[in-house]
Amino acid sequence: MKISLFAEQVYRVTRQIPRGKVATYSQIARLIDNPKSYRAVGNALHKNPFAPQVPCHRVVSAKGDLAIKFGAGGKIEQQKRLGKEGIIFKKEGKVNLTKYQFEFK
DNA sequence: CTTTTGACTGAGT
DNA sequence: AACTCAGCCAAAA
Repeated sequence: MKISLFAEQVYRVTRQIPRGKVATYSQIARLIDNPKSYRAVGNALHKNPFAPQVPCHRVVSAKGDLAIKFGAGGKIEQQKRLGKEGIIFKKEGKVNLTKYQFEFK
C-alpha cells in the first residue's frame, strides 16, 4: 500500500509518543510544518496503515477528548488501553493534558 | 476538475 | 459543561 507524504510525516511524529503520554492533533500538525492541517492529521490517523506501530490511541483532541469513532471499540476501548499505560481520566471522559501531554523535542 | 467529508480547533452562546 | 458556527487541510467520490 502506498502512503502519501503527508500521512508519512504524521505517522513519523505519532510514533514518537511514549507510553503513558498523549498528544493532540494540532500539536502533531505543527510538528510536520502544517499547523493548520490538524483536520487532515485526523484523517491520516484514521486510515492508520501502521496500526500497531503507530499509537494512534495516544492522540487526543485539543480538549483531552478521545476520538468518538475510534477503530475497534470506540473511545471505551481506547480509554481502557490508555488506562493500562497509567493515564487517568476525568469523569467527563477527558484526559488531564497538563499532566500527560507529551512535549516533542 | 468540482464537491463532499471527517478520528479537528477555537471562539461565542 | 454542552452546542453552534465558521475556518482550514488532505483524501475520496
